[in-house]
Amino acid sequence: MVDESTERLNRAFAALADPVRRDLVARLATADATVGELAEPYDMSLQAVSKHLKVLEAAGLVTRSKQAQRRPVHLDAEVFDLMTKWIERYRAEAEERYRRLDALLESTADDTNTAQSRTKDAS
Amino acid sequence: MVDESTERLNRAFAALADPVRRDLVARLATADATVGELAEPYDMSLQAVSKHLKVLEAAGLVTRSKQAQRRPVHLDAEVFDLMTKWIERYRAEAEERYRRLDALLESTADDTNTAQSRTKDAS
DNA sequence: CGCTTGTTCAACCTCTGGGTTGACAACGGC
DNA sequence: GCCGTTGTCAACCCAGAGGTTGAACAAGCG
Repeated sequence: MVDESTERLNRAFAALADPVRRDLVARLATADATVGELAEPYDMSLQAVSKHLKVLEAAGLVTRSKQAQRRPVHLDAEVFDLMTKWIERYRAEAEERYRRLDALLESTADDTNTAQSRTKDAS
Repeated sequence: MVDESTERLNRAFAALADPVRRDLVARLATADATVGELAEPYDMSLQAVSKHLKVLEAAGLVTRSKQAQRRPVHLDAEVFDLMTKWIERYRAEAEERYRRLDALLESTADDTNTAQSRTKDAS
């Protein structure tokens, strides 16, 4: 058992690692579209695009309803929350560290070299 | 020329698609560490971890300074901004669409079927 | 009923990703 | 000056991703 949300994050990040799929998401943010419509701008077979959509679907980023023989694709933004939460958590932690480091440096070097907190060279 | 920030996003998302690398990032958020320290908890060769770090470094998520024979690894959270910006942009777009669709449905079905905005079947 | 349209399924190919092992490079300690 | 520690480089292996083509399937339309 590898933790459910870990798996979801794996799929979500992997899905968005491909520029074609990010582009698909970008276009779907504006409007739902059929596979054919989505495939049109790319120099790529329809089947390839269909595969990309399957990846996005498996990642939970997209849902494909079935109306007549068309299968309009719809962006489902919910997974985005999971990703931003993950990122924000560790970004916050890292920044908190910086903050503390700054404080430490200032208190250590308080009377010698007051300014210059966390510049590129902390040597 | 494929757009510089596209490349960076490719690498960033791909880097975080691997659970081991996300774990490395998570641990580095708390404190810098050497390769050996980082590798210890995993059932995996040191070289494999070194490779993972190289990927993270290429993605700009991590920097490896070289002090003596140790190479302490440091998390560089800057790229996170690029990712969250990308995600937030399209999440916002998608949600804006929902909002407008809701409004449309309400105004269309105002006297026939007032409630029920954006349920699964919009047929 | 049979054709056309829209999409998926299946088989296949190639290249990359993640892992291994073995050799070697850079230091610090004694 | 040599040795142990720390980490990288190089070659290799295997599984899976991303692409192709060709066939099949489902639903409207004549």
